Amino acid sequence: MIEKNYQPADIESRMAQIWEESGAFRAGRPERKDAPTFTIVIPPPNVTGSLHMGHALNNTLQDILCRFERMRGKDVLWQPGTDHAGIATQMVVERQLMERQEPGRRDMGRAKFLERVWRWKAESGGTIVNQLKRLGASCDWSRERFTMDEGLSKAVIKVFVELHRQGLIYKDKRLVNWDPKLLTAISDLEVQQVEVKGSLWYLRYPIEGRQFDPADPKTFVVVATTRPETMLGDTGVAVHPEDERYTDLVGMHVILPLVGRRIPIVADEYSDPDKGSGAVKITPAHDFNDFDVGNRHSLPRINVFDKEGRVSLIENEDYLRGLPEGALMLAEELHNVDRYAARKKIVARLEDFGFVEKVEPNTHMVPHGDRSNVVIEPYLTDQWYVDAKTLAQPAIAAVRSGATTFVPKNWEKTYFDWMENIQPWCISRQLWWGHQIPAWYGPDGKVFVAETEEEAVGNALGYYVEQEVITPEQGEEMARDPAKREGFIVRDEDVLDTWFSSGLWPFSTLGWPDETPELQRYYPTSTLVTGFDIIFFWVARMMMLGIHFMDEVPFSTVYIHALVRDEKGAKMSKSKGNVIDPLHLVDEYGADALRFTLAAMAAQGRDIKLSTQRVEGYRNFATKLWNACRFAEMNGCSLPGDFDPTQAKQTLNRWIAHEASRTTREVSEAIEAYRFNDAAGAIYRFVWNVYCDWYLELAKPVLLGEDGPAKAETRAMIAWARDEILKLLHPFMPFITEELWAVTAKRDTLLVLTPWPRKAGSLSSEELAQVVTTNPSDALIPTVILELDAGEFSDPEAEAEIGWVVDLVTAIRSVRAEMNIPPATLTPLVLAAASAETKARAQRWNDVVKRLSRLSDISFADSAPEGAVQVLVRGEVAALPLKGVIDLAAERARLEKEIGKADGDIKRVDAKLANEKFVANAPEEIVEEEKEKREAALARKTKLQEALERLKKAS
RNA sequence: GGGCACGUAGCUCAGCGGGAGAGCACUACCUUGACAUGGUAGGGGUCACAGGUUCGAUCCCUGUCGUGCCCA
Repeated sequence: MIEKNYQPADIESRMAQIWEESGAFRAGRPERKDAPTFTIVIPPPNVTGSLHMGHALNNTLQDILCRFERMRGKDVLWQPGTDHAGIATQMVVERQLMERQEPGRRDMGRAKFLERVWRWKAESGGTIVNQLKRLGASCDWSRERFTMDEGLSKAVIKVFVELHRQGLIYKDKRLVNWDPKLLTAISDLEVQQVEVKGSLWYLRYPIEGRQFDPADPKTFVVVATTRPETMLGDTGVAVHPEDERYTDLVGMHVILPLVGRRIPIVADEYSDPDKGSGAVKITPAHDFNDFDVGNRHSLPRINVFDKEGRVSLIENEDYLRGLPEGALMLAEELHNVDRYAARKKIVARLEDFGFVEKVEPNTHMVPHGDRSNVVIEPYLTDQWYVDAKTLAQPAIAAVRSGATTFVPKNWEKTYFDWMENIQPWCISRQLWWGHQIPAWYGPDGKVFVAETEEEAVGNALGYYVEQEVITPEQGEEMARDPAKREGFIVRDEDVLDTWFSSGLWPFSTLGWPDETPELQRYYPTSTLVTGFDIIFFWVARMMMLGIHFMDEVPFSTVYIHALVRDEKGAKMSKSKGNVIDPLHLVDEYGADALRFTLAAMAAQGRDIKLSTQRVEGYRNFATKLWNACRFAEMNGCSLPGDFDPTQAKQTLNRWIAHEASRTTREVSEAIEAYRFNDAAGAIYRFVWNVYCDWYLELAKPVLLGEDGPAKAETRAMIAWARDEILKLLHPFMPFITEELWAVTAKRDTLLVLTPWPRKAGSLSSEELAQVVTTNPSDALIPTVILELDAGEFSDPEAEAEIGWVVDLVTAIRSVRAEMNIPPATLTPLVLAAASAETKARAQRWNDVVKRLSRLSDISFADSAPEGAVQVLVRGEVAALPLKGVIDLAAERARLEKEIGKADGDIKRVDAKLANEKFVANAPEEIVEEEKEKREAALARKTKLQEALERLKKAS
């Protein structure tokens, strides 16, 4: 017996275990070895992470696709795993060390620290995986991977070495985004532009050879800057070549205030005559644009900061070169001063000497590190780069040709825009946690890139012997004895950007570089499901690296879903405190309710504003389903093995088969098209508004009546439709459906492996029975089910008849409510001038209509009795003789209003039909439709007027 | 500054060439034998604004205003 109340928590913990033990989520189940594959690689969450709403949405959608395709008989691989998340994880462990007042990372050294991170990973890394399981994610957990696993690391090394060999990875000294807090370079994508209110300083740079006089503009050039402290590293002033104000000055020099350096005035189109003064100071070592200008005019680059963003001038040869002696005083004063403190000091000094013309408030974009949240410093260092431009070309072509498509399509534009303007990808990070770069340096700094240290040593020794740096004998000795070569070559300390390894995810998880059967079978994957925020970070890189190393796109479809926001539409963030924890919702309403909410709200192209009320509503939906199944059980509904819904005799039963079939089609087509909200809406409507509201209600009299073929058939059909519901709903609400599947009948298989509803009637009853009873764990699921489209059973006659019943009941209820007839009052119903068909129907549905409309009796007459309330049902009059009970004036008003409505309709249509152009131009069927509308409205009006006449007689 | 969305019921959102729908909220009634996490009925919208295309525009086009996001 099904319990009265549905308790998600009980079911969910139990069910997760049952699925796990059954191996239902395993890819490559033997009975599906000939089935088509369906593969999704999970966007690997950070090991440090815990489940947030974005994960919940992302994984719910993936799970819907996987469960759907699994039920359709495919060999599904949902590849799970986690990402080592370089900076994030290192920060977490460092913070932990600090909290526990243990020695910091640098104190304990690299090896010890890494050991600590691994230990931390072993203890806490499983959190998010467990949370995904609670959500019901049907990943093949036996195949879980981690980006720093041995196999995946091997792939990373191999990719690095090969790209290097191909010249697509190189080391370069150029400006990078330097994070002065985390002390590492980061990629462009990890930089967030933040609007900051600052100032624009107008500085006077004295022209060489003219006596500086603050009052005489001829003696200086004014440059505008938002970063006055970088003036220490200025090596030029740029003006626009067509800016006539400055034409005479080009080629001359200015003397850098305070510093005394002599720097040229150059003409360059970079400077914007309309901005500031039109002249701009050039600091090639601390600004990306200035770097380019410097290159064009061969200006020196002077780095004036250290790694932590402090001014560094003492022993700074680049800075001191060619400076007059007095300059050192300034250097001493500013040395080791933080860049912002230095700004104040410098501005104060400049003011003292009249070098500041004015200061304007200025709002501008300032780059910040997305992890550290400090201002990023463009910084001149050696880093490793990927030639993204070259790799991007085939990745662009693949989307252009349709080998990979984006859903919704408009994201392709975003992808193209970025890919076509892609910059070299800085992949080295000055961190410890990550894949250490497989590059070794010889004594003279020469780089040896190799897959292993042995190989690098071999190459290096060979090279240095050849260069006669060491003798062949020394070389051999060093090759033999590691102690002898200690320190001769040293490995690059840096690690790779996390996204470098996640970019390989679609094939590294399948065993690449080994030619594994999995790689053969599951690559390329089917669909990638992800948020738009990582199109650049991840999707683009997978496309580039996947195509380069596998010669095939990594996935054929990229489904981009929305962002989950709070109910006011704000982005959820810890600092705003508006984060809704999905696990709290799971605790309170159940995983199924949360999943269904997310699916129902996942309309393409719009963000999700999540409200708990909505979740509560879908929890209620689960309860509704639960009770419908309970009702079926209480009425002894079960499905005989040979039951064929298309052969049902009862109109009501044929009707629900018809509706179920339509719903199957709607749900299937919607999921196929990634219209999750439509799919959820279709099944929701079917369960609640069709199955519960009408089918079960209409079936009650039969169930309460005497045993017989009709009752037997109805019981079977209730069970059949219930099973169809459980199947259709399973991808959305896996827990409750699996539970109900188990408790409503004796089953041979779990719902998770049960075939998706097929076209009703397409299999013989023997075949149907066989499919139903086949145990997928040890037998073949007939491949035929893959060929079948979802339901095409249709019965318009049944639809018309049940439609009439529904309309009649609704009309009576409505008028009763309007006339304030208490529910306890049973009234008679008279069908006036009913057609033979109506009479027959009324007799067939006598019990039901009486019950649902609270009638005492149904009879027929040529015309409605005097003083009766009259309503139109499908063109015929249904009358409730309520003389004395009803308010005649109110009823008269009601009828007049109805007549007015009908009149309005007629007028509207008449106007249309009178328009010659409409009749001439509109499609024939539309004109026909309009004519029919007019007929119907006219008939309605006539009947209503008759009704009104009769009412008047009574009063 | 460039790009992409979005302005539809009180709220959250579907719809998209032929006089507009859902959920929640609201109002009234109902402890009717699955379900009060329920049932029945009801109110509520010049589909942001202005032009244009069309026989016909909430839907297509242009512009305006407003909101959000991405990139400089």
